[in-house]
Amino acid sequence: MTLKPPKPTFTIRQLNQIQALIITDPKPHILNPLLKTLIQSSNSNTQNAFLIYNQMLHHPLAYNHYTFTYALQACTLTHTHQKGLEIHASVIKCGHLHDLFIQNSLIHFYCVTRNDIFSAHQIFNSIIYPDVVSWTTIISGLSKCGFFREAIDMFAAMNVKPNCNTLVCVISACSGLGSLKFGKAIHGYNLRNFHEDNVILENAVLDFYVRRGSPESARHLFVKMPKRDVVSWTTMIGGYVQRGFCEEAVRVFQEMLQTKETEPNEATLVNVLSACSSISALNLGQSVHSYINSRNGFWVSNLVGNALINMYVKCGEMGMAIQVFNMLKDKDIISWSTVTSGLAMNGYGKQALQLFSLMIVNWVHPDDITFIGLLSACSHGGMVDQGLMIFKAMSVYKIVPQIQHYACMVDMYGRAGHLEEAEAFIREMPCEADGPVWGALLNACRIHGNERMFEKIKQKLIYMKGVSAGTFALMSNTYASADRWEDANKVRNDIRSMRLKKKAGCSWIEMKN
DNA sequence: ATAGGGTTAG
Repeated sequence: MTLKPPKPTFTIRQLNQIQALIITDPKPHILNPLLKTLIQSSNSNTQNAFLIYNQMLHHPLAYNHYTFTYALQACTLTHTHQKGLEIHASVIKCGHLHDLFIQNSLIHFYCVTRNDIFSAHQIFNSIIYPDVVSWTTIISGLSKCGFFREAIDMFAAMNVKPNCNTLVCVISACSGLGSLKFGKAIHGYNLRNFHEDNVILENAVLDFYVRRGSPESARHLFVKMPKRDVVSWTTMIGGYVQRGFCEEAVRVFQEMLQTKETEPNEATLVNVLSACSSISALNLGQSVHSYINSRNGFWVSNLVGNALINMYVKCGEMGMAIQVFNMLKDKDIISWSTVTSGLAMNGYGKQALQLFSLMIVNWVHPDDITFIGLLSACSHGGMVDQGLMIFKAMSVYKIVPQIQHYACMVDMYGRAGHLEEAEAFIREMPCEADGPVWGALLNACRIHGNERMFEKIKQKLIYMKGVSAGTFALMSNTYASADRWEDANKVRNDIRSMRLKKKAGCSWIEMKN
């Protein structure tokens, strides 16, 4: 990655000096900035920051209301939920809960560490005169938690003048909601009320148009932006990928390299690699890989490394995928799972299971998606016994099988020709079978020429509730069987986005209570 | 000396 500026480090001696100050010369206006520097220096200093904070709290002269905002910032930056709750309690105990800066810090803390919009909202409601930061923070929190509509409603309810930051949050809520009407209204508001260039706000607007508007409107905005930075370019590329304009995304990336306006960063590379994966463009993917290698001092993070692995997997180049995998210093669960399912997809079922053993030996804990890869390895490799064993092993890792796992099992039985077992498996499932599950069985009927069962299930599906989701999934499976991975992935993405929407809707009811 | 903002993998 691009070289980051060196962050200040603290020696043990300096830490001791701060600790001595707390006792000998407890002045908050000296100690607080030291605490701030410690927090903002690096994540590895967080424990030291909390140590200093604890000691300051034990000396009534050493801290004041500023101290809590710094401590809360440390929790937010490092996602330290428990410590934040403790700080919240201390704030109450010390009688500082009505400090607006602390309240705003708390709103942000609850949104970021646990997506706890409920607690955040409680704090917000306790503020008598919320300022523009309070409003912006709660709007941002709602939007980040998927309550796009509520974020926009909050914006409409504001009784103080919004600023650029507020607009950034609400326009990103419009992107999330997919409301062209609201988004354009916010864009118009922006043009009428803010005249100075703010590249962050421009990028948020750009993101809205590239994801929700026409590609031309996004392109138009992009071209006439007074200032473009790496995020502007990445937004274009990422947005085009999401919309399925993968060739266009790669073109923008090449344009970025040619114009040399800014250097791509990690996010840019992840997005362009994702474009290459979607269209199985091996040559383009390799050229991105070469570009990465050509950047001296570029440290290949897991994010980029995994994106590379995924690209090679989707292009069927398992050799290269494994080569990148071996290069990664700290392989994470995604690295392992990507290669595992890659092996499965490319017909190396046995090797996928071997890799799983290696993963366990390396103390990497499998998750639900790992098991989807493993089960599909068994189903494509005709390894029914192993598949059953893997399925049972899920409980060892405390993973409750989801509908996708059941679909894999049905697919496994079905492909192996055990149609009766597959049907029995569906009957004994603890949850209702959905489209992909029936689709797997239908597919099996087709492979093994069991027309009687095929017709029976087809009739059943027609009368099923939620046919649209089922039909989608069925299409996904049919595509997959015809080796049209591209279309299958696309349909699967549609399902994924449908599911996300549904989730947000459910939570909204919870919040009202 | 305190709070909020845009792009990131299976």
